[in-house]
Amino acid sequence: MPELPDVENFRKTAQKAGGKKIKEIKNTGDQFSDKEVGSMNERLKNKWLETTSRRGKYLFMHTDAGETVVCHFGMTGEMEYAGERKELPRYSKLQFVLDNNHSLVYISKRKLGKVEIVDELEKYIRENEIGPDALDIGPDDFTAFIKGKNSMLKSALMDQSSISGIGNIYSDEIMFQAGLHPGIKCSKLKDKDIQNLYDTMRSVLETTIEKGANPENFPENYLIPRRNEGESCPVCNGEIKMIKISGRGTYFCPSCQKK
DNA sequence: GTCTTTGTTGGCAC
DNA sequence: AGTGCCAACAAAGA
Repeated sequence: MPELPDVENFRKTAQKAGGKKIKEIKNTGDQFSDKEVGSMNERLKNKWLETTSRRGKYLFMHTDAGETVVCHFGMTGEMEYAGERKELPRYSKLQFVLDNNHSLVYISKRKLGKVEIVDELEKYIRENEIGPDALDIGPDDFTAFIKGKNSMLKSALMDQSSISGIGNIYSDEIMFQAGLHPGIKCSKLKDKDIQNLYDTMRSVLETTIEKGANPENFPENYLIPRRNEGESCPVCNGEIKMIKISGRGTYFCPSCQKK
């Protein structure tokens, strides 16, 4: 689930804790050792959470003392804001208890995500090769990036070090809306295709963020709610096909998306 | 049992 | 050296 629009949603959730003090971090699952959570507490206890930001699929929570809590959600992570409840959601791994006794809960079903505390965020971004956010990159940089790729279009869109935030699901939607075949070589795209792709990328991301990253609320002509083999294309009613591209299931409409 | 899954990484091939 | 591609990771659901 967590690609750019989902993480943007989590960021808004985390922002509810803005202006609150961290009372304590509780180890509520089996992902982190007590030692790890202990050192998180050493760093963060009694610090104030101020702003939040996001780059690609990474969520950053900034404290008043200049630390950044970096959250990545892997394939199945979530962030939830909980009131004074007794019961934690299933698979919750960390609970940031705030001074109003509400809490921010980091949830991860498959333990593939990470939470760490970082002093120099710029350095962290460099070391982890988190490319410019897909909503921040300008049209000229985007064009240069696509032209510089020898891979298939789908792999390029998912290359987090060049442009961050787009994963398997949303790349399918962007290519569907742009009418481009996922397996086309980037080098074969014309300037006008690339401009169209850029505009489409922005519009898909902005639209899905606005819809709370919930496929049920996506526009009629979106692929994501029908992203299964054999379903019918929301535009031409043709059959949706699945192919593998760099090992990932890729869904597309062969008649709307031609090479 | 088997197979698939939204992300990232390490290693292999070119 | 740089790129591109895929298996592996963990765990659950179909």
